[in-house]
Amino acid sequence: MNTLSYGLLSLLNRNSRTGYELMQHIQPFWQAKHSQIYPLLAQLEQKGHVQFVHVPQSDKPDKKVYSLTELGREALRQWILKPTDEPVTRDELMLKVYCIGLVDRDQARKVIEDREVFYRQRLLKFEKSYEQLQQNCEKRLDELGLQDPQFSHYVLLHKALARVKGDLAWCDWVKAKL
Amino acid sequence: MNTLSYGLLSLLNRNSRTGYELMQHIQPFWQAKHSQIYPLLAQLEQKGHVQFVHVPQSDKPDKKVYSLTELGREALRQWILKPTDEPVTRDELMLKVYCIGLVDRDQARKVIEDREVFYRQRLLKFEKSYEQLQQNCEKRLDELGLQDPQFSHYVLLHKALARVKGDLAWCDWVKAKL
DNA sequence: CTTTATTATGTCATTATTGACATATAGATG
DNA sequence: CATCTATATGTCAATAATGACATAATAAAG
Repeated sequence: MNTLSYGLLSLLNRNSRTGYELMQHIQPFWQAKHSQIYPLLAQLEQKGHVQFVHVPQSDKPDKKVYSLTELGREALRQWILKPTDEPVTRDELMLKVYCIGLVDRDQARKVIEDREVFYRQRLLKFEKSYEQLQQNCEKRLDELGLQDPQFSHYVLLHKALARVKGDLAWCDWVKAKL
Repeated sequence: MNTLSYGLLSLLNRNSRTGYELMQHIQPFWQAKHSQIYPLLAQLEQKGHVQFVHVPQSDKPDKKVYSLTELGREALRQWILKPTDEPVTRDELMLKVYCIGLVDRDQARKVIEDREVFYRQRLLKFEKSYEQLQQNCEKRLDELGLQDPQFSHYVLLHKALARVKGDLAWCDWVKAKL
């Protein structure tokens, strides 16, 4: 079973979700299209790691709400203890920087600024969900710790936020040099 | 032509290199195995974007040193001006965090610490090459700017270093909470 | 009134990427 | 003396991931 499949189980450990929701929530740490996720969910269902219930909706298309089974939870426990794969990053912008001297200053600056716009949108999105979460989680940390159902979400958002702030700082720094 | 192919051309714009060297130098921003890079270089050679010369070696296996052609350089100029793909990250550790509550504190801490070891090795590697580069580049920035052959390398290492420092800080922060 | 965006699911051909195999030399470790 | 690591190239089957297509309801924008 591949990493993304475990990732889907991992999200389902916190909440039951639809395939569509899983795709949205896994995004910051593992980008995948729905065309990859739906077949994997079908596989996981066949193996008995997840279950689903049809939820008819009148205003929107019907959905399938998936939840983790005990078998799936046991698979997760074993997965956590296995060695963790190294993180993969693939960033076209960085590859462009290697030859940025081929274009003039204004064009080079625009390449960086376009990415800055992207990072700023991400920052806004993360900041919104982070702030309430932070206050709640820090308060309850002493009592609940790892068992707090929001703890992992808080820890992950912290990472995503720090990452994107660092990326934006780099954009500023390099623009000043161009 | 795919992004990695342009990335290889981009590296070759700075220096002529072997496929093996390209694989090593592109690593921080685009992880790829030699089994992907060698076929792409063969394609690029057929299209006339790169050339190579055989360099016999007695102590090590013979190598092929690739260099960028004028056609390849022109392809790069057009590539830079096209919209840049969003960066892709795939991090198994983050997916594990979603269900870290399934194991006990010590096991959870070990998962983070293993990644910390990996980050620390990266930090050492980047720091070594960065420091001399920084002094040289900052001095020459006023005179040469983008045209400094080491400028892009400096800017990229700055990014890689900042990234890994942030990642290490997160490891510390989250370990204190576990 | 048409187009676009969001929610929601799915399939399938194509492309990208990996892992295993293969070969070869030198130096280090055990 | 055997094994491991690094350098250096290459092929190919298997897997992972994308992009295009398909369907369908609602709401908003032009």
